[in-house]
Amino acid sequence: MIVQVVVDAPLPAALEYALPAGANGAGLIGRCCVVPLGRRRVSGLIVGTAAQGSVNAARLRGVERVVDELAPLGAYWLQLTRFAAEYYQHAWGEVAVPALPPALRAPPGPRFGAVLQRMRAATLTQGVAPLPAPVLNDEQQAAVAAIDAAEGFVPHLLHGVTGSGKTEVYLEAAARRLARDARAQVLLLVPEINLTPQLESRLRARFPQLPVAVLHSGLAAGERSAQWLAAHEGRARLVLGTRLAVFASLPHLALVVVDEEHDASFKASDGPRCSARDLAVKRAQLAGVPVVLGSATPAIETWAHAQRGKYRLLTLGHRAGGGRAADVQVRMVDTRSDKPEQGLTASVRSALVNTLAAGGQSLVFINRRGYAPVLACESCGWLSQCSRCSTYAAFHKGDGSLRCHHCGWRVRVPSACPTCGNVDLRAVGQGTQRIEETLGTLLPGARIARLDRDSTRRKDAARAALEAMHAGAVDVLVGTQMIAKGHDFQRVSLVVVLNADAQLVAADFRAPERLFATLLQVAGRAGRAGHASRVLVQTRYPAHPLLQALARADYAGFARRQLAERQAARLPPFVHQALLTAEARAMAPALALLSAAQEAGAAGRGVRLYDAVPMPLERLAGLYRAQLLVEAPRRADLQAFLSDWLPAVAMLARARRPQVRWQIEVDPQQI
DNA sequence: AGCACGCCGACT
DNA sequence: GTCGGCGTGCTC
Repeated sequence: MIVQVVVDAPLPAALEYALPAGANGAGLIGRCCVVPLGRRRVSGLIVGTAAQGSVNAARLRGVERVVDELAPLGAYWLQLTRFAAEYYQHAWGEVAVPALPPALRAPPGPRFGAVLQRMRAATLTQGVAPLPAPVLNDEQQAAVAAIDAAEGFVPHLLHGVTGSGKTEVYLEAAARRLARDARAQVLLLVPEINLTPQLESRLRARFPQLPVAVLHSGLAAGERSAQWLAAHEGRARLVLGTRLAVFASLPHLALVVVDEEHDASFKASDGPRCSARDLAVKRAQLAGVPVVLGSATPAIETWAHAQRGKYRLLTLGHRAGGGRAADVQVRMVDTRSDKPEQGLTASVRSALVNTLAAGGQSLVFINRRGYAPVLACESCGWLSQCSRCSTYAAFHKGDGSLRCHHCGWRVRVPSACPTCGNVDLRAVGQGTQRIEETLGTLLPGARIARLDRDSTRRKDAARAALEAMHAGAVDVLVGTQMIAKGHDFQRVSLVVVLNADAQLVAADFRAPERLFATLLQVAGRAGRAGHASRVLVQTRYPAHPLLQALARADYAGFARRQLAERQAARLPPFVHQALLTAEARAMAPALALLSAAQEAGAAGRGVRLYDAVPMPLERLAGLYRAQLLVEAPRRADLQAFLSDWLPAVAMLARARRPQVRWQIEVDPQQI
């Protein structure tokens, strides 16, 4: 008896091992096992069995242990990991084994059965008072009814404006699925850990009796394994997690939900570059269950699917519970005529002063932390370049440091120019710290708080700042994206956006949709409690179509325009892309590898290979980076090409001196 | 990916 | 004469 086993290594196929004589061959597929691999012992997953092996019997080694304390992974789970591996151009085992919980990724020891018992004893439910179920408005009810009526695999896009109550729709749709079948499980994916506790407590309050498992990278190994096990064994009825949870084992999956589906954090940035959102849809398809992608600003690709009828569009156009979007007035402040001083225009200054005088709260959004993005010597032109990256180190006034936000490099700010000795160094541009300082002068007596990655390094600092804001103990909150996500401030009557222009003119074709999503989210912080409020956007381009669409809160119009532009320029979703990247100690070898790869792939059918170029951030943490874009009008052509081409690229890279590391990214999000 | 083997330079 | 550099190749 032979078993086919995948392991976490870049091998082209499963390996074959012998089962001990007399071992039961039934029910082996999907079981975890421990196998010898070279000089190592590793965790593996049995993906097939055969009476006869295909390798030389002399080379065949035996399975050391079949982990029969644990039920096998299901057929859909195996199909999902196999699909992901093929799609993202990795070995099956490289996706499947790391998708297992920590307790299974390393070979389980002889006492594994006892370990599992301890995990099973961990309780999932918590005693929480149940919520009065919320009353849904007509749109919410229609959305729930549509999801509830779906038979088999039906993908939905739930397009809901900020505050329209998408979460209530998810929860009600989940409740209906769970009520139908006592074993049914629901998978709910969210972008980031920060959002999990909020949603988790809402969930537990809504369904106090429901066993909920939570999966994210912030959990300790033992806890994560226990949560995974509860899902695998069907004890957890609802699994709430970040992108890694898309690979949770869910034997009775009945519904998949992806909240904030446009969010970039669903795309893995290390290992196989999988999109958890796309895999969630695939997963629903394999399991034959409905899937709901929810967002106020869907990814353009998702919107295109909905427009073509591939996804069923459900719309929530009204704010649930009172606050009316019409009360929010969005206005552009033209920085060509109203010149900013210390980053703030006269219009913005007076709006802040007036809001404070009227007892309202203000939010000031600037997408740059630190005091200033760069420090400059005015006498010789020296700039605070990062020593390891092709970028500037930002000036942080608090601890007097220069810090690179890309690689973490950090030095004490020099007391004089390192080149010419001039002691008069100038902070150029605005960051959150500097805006905070300026506001302190502009609004004496105002209670000003700052929320960014620096101010929240201390544990719970973010929560404290947010609570202070909610309690009305803060008049002005300055911050980065962090202030935009998932917080309902009731008393905010002014939102100021300071530096949107940088992204407005960015080269990346996806920059507009990211900017639109961020700005709409930031703008949505205003006017929640129903009183009139304003959003002011400082810009040199007040007539820009993106900003005009923002002012009308017109996502559909924005998306229509984006799709037209992408069609004209032959960009996704009208073409499919993969990005080959290379990094080395110098730029030349990285470019040379990619040029050789380009030559090797020149005969590819149905694909187009662009020239190798340095990446937008061409040097990062001391390594030079280059990229080569591959495009194909048809997805199948791209897939076929990549599977032929990448082994050749691997050969080229191995022979290359000096060393060049390379990676492939299918459906790259940043080019 | 690991982890060996293997073949060339500076050391007890 | 060995220790160790990393180039090359394999893992059922």
